[in-house]
Amino acid sequence: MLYAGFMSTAPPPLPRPEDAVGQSELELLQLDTGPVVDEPCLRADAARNRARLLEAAERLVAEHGAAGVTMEAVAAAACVGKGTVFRRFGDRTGLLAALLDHSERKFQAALLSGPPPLGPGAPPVERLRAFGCAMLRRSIDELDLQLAAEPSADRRHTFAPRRFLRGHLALLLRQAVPEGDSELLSHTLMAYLDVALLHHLTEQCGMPAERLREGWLDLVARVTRTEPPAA
Amino acid sequence: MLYAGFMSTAPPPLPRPEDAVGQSELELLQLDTGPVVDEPCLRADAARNRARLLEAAERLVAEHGAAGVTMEAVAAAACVGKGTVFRRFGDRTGLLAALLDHSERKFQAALLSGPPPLGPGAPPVERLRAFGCAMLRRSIDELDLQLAAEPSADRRHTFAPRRFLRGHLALLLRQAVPEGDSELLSHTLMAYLDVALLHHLTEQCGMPAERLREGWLDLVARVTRTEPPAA
DNA sequence: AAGAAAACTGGACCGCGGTCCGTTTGGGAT
DNA sequence: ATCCCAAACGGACCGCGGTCCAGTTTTCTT
Repeated sequence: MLYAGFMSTAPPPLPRPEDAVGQSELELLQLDTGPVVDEPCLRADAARNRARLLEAAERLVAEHGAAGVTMEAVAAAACVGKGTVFRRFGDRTGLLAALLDHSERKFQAALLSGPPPLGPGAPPVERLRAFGCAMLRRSIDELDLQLAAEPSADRRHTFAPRRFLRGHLALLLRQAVPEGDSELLSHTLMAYLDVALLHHLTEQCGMPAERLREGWLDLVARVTRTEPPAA
Repeated sequence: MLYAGFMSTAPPPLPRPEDAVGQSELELLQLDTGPVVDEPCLRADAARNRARLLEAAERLVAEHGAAGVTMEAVAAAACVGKGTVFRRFGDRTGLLAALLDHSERKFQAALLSGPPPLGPGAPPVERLRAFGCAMLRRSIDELDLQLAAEPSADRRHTFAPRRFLRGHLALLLRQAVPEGDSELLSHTLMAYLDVALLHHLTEQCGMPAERLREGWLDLVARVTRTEPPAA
């Protein structure tokens, strides 16, 4: 089984929404190549409708914000039946995730094969620092969409992109903190970068991004028991 | 204004759901006395209905789990109109929170005036350790209810009980880590105790509670830059 | 005791996420 | 060109959370 499914029940004739930004199970090996690559020959009409839907969704986001993206509205705007939207994207968060797919893919690529310190080549602690700063930047950029794309509480942690990022953190932590429980620590670090938390701190508390950045560097220093970089 | 409201719009004649497990704004001063104390004279029929509703909800939880607690079902089981449920509890999470209110209140009392190390009297680092262990125990006990009672992503961090607990952590951290950003660090520590995360780790990953406990002790040690207690 | 204001009630109503299933269509096989 | 069926379609349908408001009940005032 190549994909981790997003849906609770996946009846055979519904092979699974292809575009649910699935990740290969290889993600833990850092060989994840992303979802679309293996999207195996979508039927012509299906591909057409998929494009229509994404375009319509994008327009709706631009016009009414992420909250305005109702499944019905997207379907109507794309001149497509509601069932089609669900068949293609599984559920609302799947659709939103597909909208964020491009950015996600770029980010993953930067981690796996981009220039250091984000990509390989730099010492792990430095990569940890860079990771957080990049995540902060990206999340704050796309706050509303990211927030709306957050899956329900019980699926949040099995959500493929998140699993990938957390796995990456765990990898770096294994190198930087060999004596620690890198699984648990990776969850802790991920939580600092949680979209809902960022939203709360920036929008509701008015906290400046710079403070969040410093907080991250400090947290990494404490967790790895190193000294923070010179300010 | 004594209470932090839970609802987006609170028309004057709807004074606000009293039982939304509201917390006084004094919470940051550690003087929070909880919601029911000041519940100012509920009308006789309203009190009767409130009791009926809570009892019905409790029964439904016992019978069908937290997922079975639909607002309509509770209303029907209590022989009460749907509108009444919403007037009283604001929304679904308000109702669930009311169910957890007793436990919550007990926990807060233990923090404010219970015996050390959970209550005052022990050194801050020890209190931090005890706090996490107690939270872990409680959250794992009531996992399904706590999970269902989790508010939507954009309200999670303004949710009163959580604010109180986080404030408490921040207080301890200010003492234990005077040079750090105790606000941000408190968010980090709270995140480790997040119900959804705990659910994922215990139920979905099968992680034993003991490991979570050790993870907490280790995290506290790193964050406070102290040595973990002897195992 | 009576009347008026305030608080409460309940169920009709709405919108949205998600499912179902009868119908249509694309595209490989013959 | 024809046939065939898996794949895709689409919209009726469902359940639930949440709102609204006309009508009822309680409590306060005099």
